Amino acid sequence: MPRYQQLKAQLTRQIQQGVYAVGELLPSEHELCDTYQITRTTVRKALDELQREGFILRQQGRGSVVCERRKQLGLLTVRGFSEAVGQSVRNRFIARPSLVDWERDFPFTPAEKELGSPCIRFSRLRSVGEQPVMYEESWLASTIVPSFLDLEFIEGSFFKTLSQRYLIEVLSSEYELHAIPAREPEATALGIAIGEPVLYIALRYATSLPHYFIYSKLWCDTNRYPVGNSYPQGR
Amino acid sequence: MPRYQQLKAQLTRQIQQGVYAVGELLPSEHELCDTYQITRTTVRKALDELQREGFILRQQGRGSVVCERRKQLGLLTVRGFSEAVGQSVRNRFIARPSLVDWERDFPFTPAEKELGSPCIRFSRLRSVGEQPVMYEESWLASTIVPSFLDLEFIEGSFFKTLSQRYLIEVLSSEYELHAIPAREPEATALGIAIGEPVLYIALRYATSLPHYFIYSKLWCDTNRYPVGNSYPQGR
DNA sequence: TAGTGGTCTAGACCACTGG
DNA sequence: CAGTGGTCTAGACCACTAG
Repeated sequence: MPRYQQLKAQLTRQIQQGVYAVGELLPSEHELCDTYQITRTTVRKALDELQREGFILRQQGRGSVVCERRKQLGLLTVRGFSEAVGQSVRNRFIARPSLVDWERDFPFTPAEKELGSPCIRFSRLRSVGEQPVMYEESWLASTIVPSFLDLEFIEGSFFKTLSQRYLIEVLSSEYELHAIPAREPEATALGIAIGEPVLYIALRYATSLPHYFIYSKLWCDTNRYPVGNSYPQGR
Repeated sequence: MPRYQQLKAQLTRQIQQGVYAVGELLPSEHELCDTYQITRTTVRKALDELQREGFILRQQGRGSVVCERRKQLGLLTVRGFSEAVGQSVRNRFIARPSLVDWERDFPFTPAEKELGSPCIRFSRLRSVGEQPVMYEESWLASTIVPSFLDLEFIEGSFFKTLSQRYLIEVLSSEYELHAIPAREPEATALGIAIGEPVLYIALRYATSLPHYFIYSKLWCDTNRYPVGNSYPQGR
C-alpha cells in the first residue's frame, strides 16, 4: 500500500474515531511530514483525496478543517441530513443482515470473486424526526466481513463499522439515478402514496479491498430532503 | 492562472477539437514536460483532473487514452451534454439567448458581482434520435460573454463555445436533485404525461472566472437515459 | 527492453489567514 | 508577523505494457 494511502486511511480512522472532532483542525501539512517522515507531496496527495471525499476542507492560511461527514451516499449527500444529525436522525433496520443469493437485476455486475462468496443483504429506513426520508438496501460479499451477521453497527453507522472493525475503507462510488413512481414496498416504507415520484439510486462503492464492492439501492423522498453534492469546493 | 490549469484547459480544448481523437494517446507525461517546459508534478496535476472529469484514462505502461464520452447524461461530473451522448444527439433551442432578470427562485444565490450584470437566459431541449431526454434552462452573467446573443454555438455545444470563444473553462458543479411529477411545461417539452416522475436538477457550475457561475435547471426523463457518474476509476 | 504512468524525495517561493 | 495551504522545480526508483 502506498504511503499516501496509509496516511489517508490513518487519518480517516482518526476522524471517524473522533480524535479530530468536526470543526477542528488537522495537524498542518508540515507537522504531518515530520510525524510520518514523508514529504509534503505525499501528505498533500492524501489530503487531496480526503478533501474530495468530504472529510476535510482546506483553507489557505488556516489549515485543514474536519467536516461533518456526509451520509452514506458517496458523492451525493442528503441535504439537511447533516444539519438534522444529532437532533433526530434515526436509522432503523427493516431487514437485519442475512445471507441471500446475489442480486441479478442491477446495473452493476458483481465480480466473479464476489459471486463465489455468499452475499449479505440488509435494508434500513432513515428518518428525520418521525418522517422517513430514505429506504436503503445493501449487499456485500460475506467473506470480507466475518461475523457480520451478529454484529451491532458502531454508532449505527455501516461505514464506521467497516472502517473500525474490518479496516475496510470506502473509496469511491458509481451510481445511476432514476426518477420513478414509488411501488408498494418503498411507498410503504417511506409512508407515501404508491405512484408518487421517488429518486431511485443504484450505487456501487469501491473499497480498499480490490475487487470487492458494496452495492446499494436507495429510494429517496426528495420533497423535504433533496439530494445534492455540495461539498467544500476548492477554487 | 496556475500552469497546471493552463495545461488542463489547453488539453481540454485540443480534445474537444479532435486534435486527439477518442482512443488515441495523449503525448506522454515526459513529452508534455518538454513541450511546455514544466515539471512532471505540474503535468500530472493537470492530467489527474482530466482523468477525474472523464476526459482521459491513464494506464500504467501505456499512456493516457482519450475517452469515449459516456452514454448516459454526463451531468454529475462537469461535462456538456453533446460530448456525453455522441452522434445522434440533437439540441434544439426552446428559447434563444435573451436578456432577463436574475432568477430568484433557486437554491443558489448569485453573487453580488453577478447581480450587477444583466442576465442571459436560454433554454434547450435535448433529444436522442426523436426522443426528448432533457429540458434545460440556463442563466449566466452577460458581462463575461460579450456578443453572446448573436452567437451560434460551436457544434451545438455551450461548454465548447465558452471554452473556445471566451476561454472560460467550466470547473466543477454543485447540484440538488429532486424526483418530482412533471408539470405542464416540462411534460410538453419532454412529450410525457403530466404527473410522470421526472428528475429535476438545480445546478451551479463554477468557472475559471472567479465569482462567476453558470446556473441551470434540468428536467430529465430518466426512463430511457438514467443519469449517472460512472467515470474511469483509478485504483 | 524501452517507454509509460505511479510513487516519492527535498527542497523553494507564493498568497492568504490569524493574532 | 509567523504559520498555513497552493504551486512548482529537478530529480529518483518502481511496476507495468508493448513490441
